[in-house]
Amino acid sequence: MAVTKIKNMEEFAAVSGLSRPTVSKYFNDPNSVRPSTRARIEAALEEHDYRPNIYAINQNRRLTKNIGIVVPYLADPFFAEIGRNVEQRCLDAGFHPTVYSSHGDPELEAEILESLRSLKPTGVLLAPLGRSSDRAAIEKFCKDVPTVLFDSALPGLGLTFVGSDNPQFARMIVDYLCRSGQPPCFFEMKTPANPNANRRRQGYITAMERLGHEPRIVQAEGEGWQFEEIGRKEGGRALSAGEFTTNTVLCSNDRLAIGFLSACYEMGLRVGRDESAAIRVAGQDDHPFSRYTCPPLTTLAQDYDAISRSAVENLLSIVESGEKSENAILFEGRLIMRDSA
Amino acid sequence: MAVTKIKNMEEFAAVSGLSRPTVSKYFNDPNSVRPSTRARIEAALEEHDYRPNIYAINQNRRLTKNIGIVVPYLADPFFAEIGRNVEQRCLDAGFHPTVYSSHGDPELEAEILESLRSLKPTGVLLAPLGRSSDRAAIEKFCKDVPTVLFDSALPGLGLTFVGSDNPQFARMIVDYLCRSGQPPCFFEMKTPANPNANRRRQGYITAMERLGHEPRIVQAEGEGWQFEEIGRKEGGRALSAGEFTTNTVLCSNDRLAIGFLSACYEMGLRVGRDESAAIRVAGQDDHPFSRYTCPPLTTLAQDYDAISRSAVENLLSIVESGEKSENAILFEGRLIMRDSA
DNA sequence: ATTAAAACTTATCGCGCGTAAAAATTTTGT
DNA sequence: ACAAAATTTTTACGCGCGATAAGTTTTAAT
Repeated sequence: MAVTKIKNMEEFAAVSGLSRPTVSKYFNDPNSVRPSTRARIEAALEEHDYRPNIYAINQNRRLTKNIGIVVPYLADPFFAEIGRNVEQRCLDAGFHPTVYSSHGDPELEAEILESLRSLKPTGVLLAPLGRSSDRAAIEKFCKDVPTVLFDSALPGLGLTFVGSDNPQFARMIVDYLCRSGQPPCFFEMKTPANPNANRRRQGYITAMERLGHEPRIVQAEGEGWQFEEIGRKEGGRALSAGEFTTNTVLCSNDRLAIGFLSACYEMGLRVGRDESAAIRVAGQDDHPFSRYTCPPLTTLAQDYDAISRSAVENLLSIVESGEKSENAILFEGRLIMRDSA
Repeated sequence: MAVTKIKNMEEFAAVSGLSRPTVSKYFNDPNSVRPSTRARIEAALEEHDYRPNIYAINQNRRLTKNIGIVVPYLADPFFAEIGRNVEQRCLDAGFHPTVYSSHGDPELEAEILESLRSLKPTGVLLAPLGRSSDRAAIEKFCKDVPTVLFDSALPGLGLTFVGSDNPQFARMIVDYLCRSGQPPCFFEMKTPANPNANRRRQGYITAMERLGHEPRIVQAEGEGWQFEEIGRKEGGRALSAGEFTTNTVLCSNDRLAIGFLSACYEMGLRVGRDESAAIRVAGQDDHPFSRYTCPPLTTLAQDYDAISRSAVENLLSIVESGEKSENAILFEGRLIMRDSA
């Protein structure tokens, strides 16, 4: 700790016995200066805890080191987790990530992009709301700022997308369910929040037909991101109405499944894969809480790690090369067998 | 949309037929200019979508309009929810909030505060990690930046704290559990992540003694923020070892309870408050997922809304007046009766 | 030791805006 | 209509740092 407070880079350069441009170079890239001077700066840094003013920095740099990360709903542990993962990778790559949540609101999503613009980010990792997104606003933004989409694709905007191979998800878990018991009915939202749901439904239908079974789809009314509540309410209704024609239910995602399990409990239906159980329930995503449902949820795990790694790598590559193109990078899911199915 | 792109405030002032300082005044406070000129500016704003450069603004302003919000663990829906709530209130008050997560890591918490310093925030709302927090780092930061603590207190730093009246929580739910069945055992972590746990334990003991019951505390080994896993693993161990002396378990928080419910399920124990159930389980917090456990979790709800409102109000008041003092503002909990107890 | 390359210094400009003081203009009250 | 008050314009400076160019020193290579 120094007695004199360092106000700016000029003063800091003075106490470290160097010129300001050299110190400036160091902060932009520590390896761009001679090792001996780097050591001198870092020694001075220990003594005087100085940090360049981030506003002054970003005002002048052609390219900031900022990266914006936008997810549709941070209160969902799935997005909290993947957001954290992506954030960490950006930090490791020497960037300054900031995480934003659209809170399920298309207007807020557009507003975040607008205010992101003034941050002059090097790049943006965007998990769009999906169906309800303001495509025009997103398109306009992406023309100016290198952007990689993840989790949910927006075809036709010429953007790189990184996510899960949803049809493969459905194939895999339908195969498993048919192999181990009755073929599954599919439980989903009537107006799903994002397009992945459509691919999962289609994957389910294809997989069922390939195995010679009649697809059976049950749809839940309801809008928004309160998936558990929708799953509980509509699941209960569909159960009462006898809409499920087999004893096995594949939910479009884990949060819906969690709500559906709640509905089963309320109706006194024992869930599981053993003889005494009345119904089998499976989900998709491997939500952080799926391990702790009663019974623990059988599901198809998204490859969080691969998706976040690939999303960041692709963004940095686009930033460096300046070449963007519409291509989708998809990762397979992994079957997590627990007790619910 | 204009044909000419506005680059800076100078140009924008030109197209709106005003001088730059007047426009500058407008952006600092739209009411500081005459209504007629305000209208002119806002008309021009419609045409030319210009935004002041955020870096240039903050470089010169004595006080930014930034507010930092730091929570210990954003992947926990509880903190995601309260973070969102606080964020919205700051926005409504005309500030620019940014949410950060310490990810359960004291070093990261200190690092966030350090980097927050360079954002020159008007104020900071901090939910500290608690026990493991680097008190020295926090104290140093709070001397320079107006800060209000929430969720978890750090006594002795002269800061305003807004949170729950934890002893009251325990009293209330112990009363209910004793009234409706056997007195509860208390299940908690041996080395809890934050000091609220200690107050809840103490509240439990006091409440039990007041009713003439022998307190019974069962502690779970384990560190970190994987509460569900700790609750499941250690809960199962304690159940097997017969450490619970009554048929009722009050968990220190809902996440622990969710894990404990999972342990009960694994052991084939039916949880609930009716005759056929083997055990009753209750939590504290009213975690967003507690509604959807099987059975739904009886718990004591934190007053999210009151806490976040009060936290923001107090911060803004401190910012304006410049007077800070060590005082605690506590809110009572509300009993949420569901089926688990 | 000689020389070229690499690293550093000095000097200067500009980024976009806040801020302040003085002068010019408009609005308000009577 | 006229003075006082409120607002706006003009002018000017500074914030902290990036960027660049020209000159000087250090390092590495032959």
